Amino acid sequence: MSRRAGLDQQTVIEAAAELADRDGLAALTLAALAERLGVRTPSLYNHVAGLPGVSRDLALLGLRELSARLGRAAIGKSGDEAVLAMADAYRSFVREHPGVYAATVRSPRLIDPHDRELQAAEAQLMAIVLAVLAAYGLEEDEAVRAARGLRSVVHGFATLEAAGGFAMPVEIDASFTWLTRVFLQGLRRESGGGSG
Amino acid sequence: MSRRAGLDQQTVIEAAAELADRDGLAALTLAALAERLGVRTPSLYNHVAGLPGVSRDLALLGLRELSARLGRAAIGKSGDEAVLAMADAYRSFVREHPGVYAATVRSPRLIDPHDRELQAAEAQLMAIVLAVLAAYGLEEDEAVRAARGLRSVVHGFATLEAAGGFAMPVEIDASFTWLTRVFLQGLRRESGGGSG
DNA sequence: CTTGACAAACTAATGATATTAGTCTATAAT
DNA sequence: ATTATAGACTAATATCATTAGTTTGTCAAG
Repeated sequence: MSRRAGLDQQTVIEAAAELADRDGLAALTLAALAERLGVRTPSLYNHVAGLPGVSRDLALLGLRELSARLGRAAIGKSGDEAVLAMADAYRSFVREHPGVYAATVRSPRLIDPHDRELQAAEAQLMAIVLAVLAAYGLEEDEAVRAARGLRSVVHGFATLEAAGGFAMPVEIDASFTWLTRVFLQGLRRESGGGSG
Repeated sequence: MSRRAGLDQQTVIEAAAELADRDGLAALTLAALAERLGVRTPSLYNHVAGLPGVSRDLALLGLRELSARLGRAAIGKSGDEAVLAMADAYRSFVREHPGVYAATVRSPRLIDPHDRELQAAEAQLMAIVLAVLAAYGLEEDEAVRAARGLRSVVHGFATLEAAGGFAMPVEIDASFTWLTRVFLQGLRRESGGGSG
């Protein structure tokens, strides 16, 4: 199955994920990755398409893992409970895998908007969120708006947190829960009868 | 004041800002910057502390400009009107200056947590937001929570938008206004009598 | 068991980049 | 005019990504 030193794409990407999470995505280099894996830099090209390829593969890994976690978090729950659980799971993922998460947000779509696998992974993520929001009986446009809003809230909080943006160390968890609840209140109001 | 080819720190940073906004912060190199300014790369070291220095200076520039815009947007307004105007101004800044904004969020604080000027600029920004939120009569902890929440909402939406995260091109402006209003509703509810 | 094909490692080479050290010179102050 | 210096320069080094071409395990067929 594997020859020589037994290196394949998955092994390479997993090592890249660890480095990116530990040192930051910007600090991820093929040189560091190769050293970590005990090979010379050019050998990596047998498994990944250079540094951009690693970035793309990390994005795909991250989107899939995120989908899996959100799906798991929402199982057996509905309504506010499901949304809160998803929000927590999303934030946890960003905290545990800041480098991989950064790759999912970064430009790979802008570089190649026609990447099928990436598109599919994003659609999958969106589908999970919309499925949970379905409980609120929103119309289609409202649901899209709500999904964007929820993602903005959670993404915004988690990335500011990861960047060290909340200087005061007090009650960060409570701030997050509060914000998510505020969002849910607005959602309930909307489903009752939209206002502007 | 300026000798030779008339290059000073401000000129260098302004050129860096243009490049970062046009091509992305990640694509900003000293080589490109030097070419743009008509000098050799090492000459830049007379004005900035290498690439990390440029990044830091961009962050400072961005924080100050953001403060100025938010302050201007809120002048003569109060309550919801002021918050909505600030949110719009924040989002506009991210759209117009994605590279500079990215620098303000990025890790420079993590690299040097004791940078006085950066700290001061961040405090200034926070002060403006808290001043606008003062109209809601929140307690101190509530106000901090609200400021974090507002920033998360606006930052999250704006950065996802900048990253091309909203695939469907429909009514992005409306989505943003809706989300901001949802936040404000939650805020009003809180000031009436906190819930969890 | 031998052998041939191939995947996966390697070396070598190139070009871009950041950074430091040291030089040269136009300009500003004396 | 003279001189000190800021601000430009050249030269040199180190790191990195990437490509081209070579070598060598390993697997499978004979």
